Amino acid sequence: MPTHFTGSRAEMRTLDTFIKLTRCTNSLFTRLTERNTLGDITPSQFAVLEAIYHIGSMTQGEVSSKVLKSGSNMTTVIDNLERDGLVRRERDAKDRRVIHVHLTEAGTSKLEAVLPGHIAALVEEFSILSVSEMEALGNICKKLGKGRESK
Amino acid sequence: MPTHFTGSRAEMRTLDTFIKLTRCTNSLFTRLTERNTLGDITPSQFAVLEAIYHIGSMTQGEVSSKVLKSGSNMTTVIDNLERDGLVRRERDAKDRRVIHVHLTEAGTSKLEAVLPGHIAALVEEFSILSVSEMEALGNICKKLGKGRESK
DNA sequence: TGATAATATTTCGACATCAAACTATCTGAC
DNA sequence: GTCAGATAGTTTGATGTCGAAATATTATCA
Repeated sequence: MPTHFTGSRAEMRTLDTFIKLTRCTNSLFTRLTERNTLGDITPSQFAVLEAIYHIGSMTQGEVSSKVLKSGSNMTTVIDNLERDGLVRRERDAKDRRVIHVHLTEAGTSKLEAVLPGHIAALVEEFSILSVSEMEALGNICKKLGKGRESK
Repeated sequence: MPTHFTGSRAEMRTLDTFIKLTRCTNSLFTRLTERNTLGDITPSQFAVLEAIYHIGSMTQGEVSSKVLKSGSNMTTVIDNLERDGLVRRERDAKDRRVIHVHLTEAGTSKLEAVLPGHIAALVEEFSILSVSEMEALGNICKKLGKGRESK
């Protein structure tokens, strides 16, 4: 199933693992998308709403780093959310460079309408794994995600 | 580190695992991008070149499904690759709906120039895991990627 | 104070991505 | 043979994504 690459044993092992990891997340996200649990908001929009919902109002820059997206990108995503009335921008009174992003009523209810189904879909997708497999996956991902130099 | 969500134990465990998986692949891909091992081609372009390089000339639709991207997307990616002379389109003589995509000389050398560094970067990133961890990760991902209904 | 550095966001250009509508071509049933 | 439906790609429109350069504002410090 992997590639037709021929290399050292370590290279083969790494490529094989990498491809399985990539395919796994790809098809997992595809299946989640197909379930359409998010309704008419996009995954990015969901991520932003969800972050603000759980953490509270944040600076636009804080939202970017929470959601692991670039700042320039966050501008457009929040533009669209604001256009749809789901969030509200507010200039900081003291430091007028920063913008605070708040959920509106509509944003809160939109998220609350969507969140349970999303979580249920996740639980269902992951139910193919045993508890110990989930723990192992979590631990290995944590290690791999952290990387070498992040001491 | 996960979210502030409060739910059943199964929900918490699932969310925690999901977030670790997502963060892991996110930061892994970010680090790979920062290494800039692909030079001036994009990840999508690399994926297409790599697929054709290893599997051989393919129909545009076959490339789409290999790379797990939509057909409409593949049109533009291959447009850009063709513009840069890395790939060549060729109508099928018998079935004129079909387009075969071939690597050009330039495409082959571009890929061969870039592939070793890419693999080396992968090996380095994954070297933080032990062999048995890589195997466990691969197996769990295979299971999770396959999903419930794909018997 | 006033020049310079730092920070937060926006703008711009290029690419990616998908769904839906469309074109061209082929196949099969009649 | 012809026409309906299937199939391969393309186009279009909306969103997302990044990096680099621009803008606006605030902080620093000589």
